[in-house]
Amino acid sequence: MELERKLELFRKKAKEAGLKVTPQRIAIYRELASRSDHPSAEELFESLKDKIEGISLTTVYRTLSSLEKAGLVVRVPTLKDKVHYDAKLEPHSHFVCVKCGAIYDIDIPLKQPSAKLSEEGFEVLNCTLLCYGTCRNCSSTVTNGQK
Amino acid sequence: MELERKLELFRKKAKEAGLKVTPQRIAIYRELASRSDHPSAEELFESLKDKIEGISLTTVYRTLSSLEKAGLVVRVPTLKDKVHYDAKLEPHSHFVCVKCGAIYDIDIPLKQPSAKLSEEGFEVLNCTLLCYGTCRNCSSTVTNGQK
DNA sequence: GTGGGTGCAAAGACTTTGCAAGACG
DNA sequence: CGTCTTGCAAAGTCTTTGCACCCAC
Repeated sequence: MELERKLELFRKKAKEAGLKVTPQRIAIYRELASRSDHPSAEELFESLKDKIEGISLTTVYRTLSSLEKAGLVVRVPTLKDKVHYDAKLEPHSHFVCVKCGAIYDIDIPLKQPSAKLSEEGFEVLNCTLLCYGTCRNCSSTVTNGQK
Repeated sequence: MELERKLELFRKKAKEAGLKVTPQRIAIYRELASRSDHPSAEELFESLKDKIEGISLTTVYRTLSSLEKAGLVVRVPTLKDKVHYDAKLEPHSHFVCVKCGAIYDIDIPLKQPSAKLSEEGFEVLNCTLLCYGTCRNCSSTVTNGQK
């Protein structure tokens, strides 16, 4: 889905959720939706502070929190102590590079293992696969001794 | 594998990694290995501070970090901004309760999707499935209006 | 013995909150 | 216009680090 269409939906769903559509929120969502590297609040802020005059880290944190509550963005599971976000809402899986930390989307259909879990009293809402390893970039530079 | 056997292996592997086997490290590893709820450093410290005289939160953090480097424990992927650990090294998957935050081990064999990723230059080391939903306890209390 | 480990306190990193001023609907 | 949002600063969490003392090897 192209970016402009995503932004249309964003405006619509945000209003439905009772959120005001401010320039800051548009900028934050646009940045998140146009990237596929699942940035943290800090990383989003770093990209935006030069483009958008007078945006603050606090607003990025608060916006991400609001959008998450409204179901417009989701958190990405990680091993680190920072929260990362994704504007892609369709169920999908991730490949995490153990060298550079980059997170890539992967599209692998999952046979949802709901049946077995349901028997045991667990209600499954969503499943995602996490794969760890070295990514394209890092694999190719291994022989150079780079880190 | 029973706990005492795990502790044997722990002593052996710790020494091989050049780590001294101190009472604190044994206590921390024993606590982690005997639980299946994937505690954070803080949670481990809370359990240990009454049992082990004079253990500090700093030591828990440092020990988990050392054991992770030595490959004796692993981090668990989560959505939160706290790091959780697991002494179970065999590949396995997790069910995360969105209500109470508990993490359960689940044993679902994964067809490793290495082939497709390898073609694209990714080297897969490990894969784990993450399922979200409501757990046994939380599902059963829903009708009571409890949170 | 000695090099690594420990505990305390302080610093650092990440995130949230209070408040006054400002903007969206 | 009223309410929600913003930015700043301060506070709150979670985690790491510096340093002196101590212990496993």
